[in-house]
Amino acid sequence: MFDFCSSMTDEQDARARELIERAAAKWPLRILHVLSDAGAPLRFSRLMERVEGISQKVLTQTLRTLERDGLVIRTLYPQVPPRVEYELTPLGRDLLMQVASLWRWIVQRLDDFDARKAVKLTATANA
Amino acid sequence: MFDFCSSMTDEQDARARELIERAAAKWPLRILHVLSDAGAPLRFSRLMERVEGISQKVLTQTLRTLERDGLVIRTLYPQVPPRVEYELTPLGRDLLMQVASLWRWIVQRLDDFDARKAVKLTATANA
DNA sequence: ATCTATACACACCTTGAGGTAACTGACGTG
DNA sequence: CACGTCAGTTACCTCAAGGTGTGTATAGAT
Repeated sequence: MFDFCSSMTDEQDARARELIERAAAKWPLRILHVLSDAGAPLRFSRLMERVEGISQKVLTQTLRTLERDGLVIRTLYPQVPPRVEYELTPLGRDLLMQVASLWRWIVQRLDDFDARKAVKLTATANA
Repeated sequence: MFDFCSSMTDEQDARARELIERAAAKWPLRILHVLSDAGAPLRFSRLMERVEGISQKVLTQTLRTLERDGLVIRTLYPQVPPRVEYELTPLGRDLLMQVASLWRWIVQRLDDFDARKAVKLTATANA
């Protein structure tokens, strides 16, 4: 239909899709959202509090992935007890702005979604 | 940071997030993409061919979900053997256009992602 | 009578994501 | 010396997503 792929190699297309899949998944999306709302670096324990329902293990895992994807920066302050802060990278912030516009678009049409159309049954003689 | 939530109730926010999570997941995203590229209604078996690697079970499941979310229309032609066609709804097309712009944005900055920043270790005296 | 085509449904099994709970290391404090 | 703190790590378990393989209805073609 409209042009999804022009000047995208298959590989670029696949990589971008994977990034979307990863970043738009449940925990990554929540974490990015929280980091964005905070507007300042957050410690691990603060993140645990604000990302409701996440377990310690999954939080670390997800943060590592977000770090590898270049969306989050982890800063370790060598103190005792240790102190670690997480914040969005500029790329992470930019990405989130894109996602936010999609988000708002959806909120505006929320009534159109979940419209539960009945099964369209086309009465046809035969073919 | 920037404004994610203004004039979003918590419930709207949650519903929109779920929609993003569902639509941006692996199989839904591929299916929507294929339907969009086709530009015309596709039969079940054509979808199976074009959505590489999907199983029949998951294809039906996912299509049902997309239908409930109002993104896809299922049309049954009562013939023998049966014929069923799937196509995007206008809402589905519009949503995909939004996603596509995000997609293109990502492709453009693909080099920035996966930049594998080293661990930022801040030498600090103590606090 | 058998075979084919289509769009599933159903039963069964595997795999991986994610939860829980316990443990660690290094240091300051009582 | 024992204890608390913080940011994890590790082992173990659960559950749901997803794969596989088979069954089904119907009518036309051979």
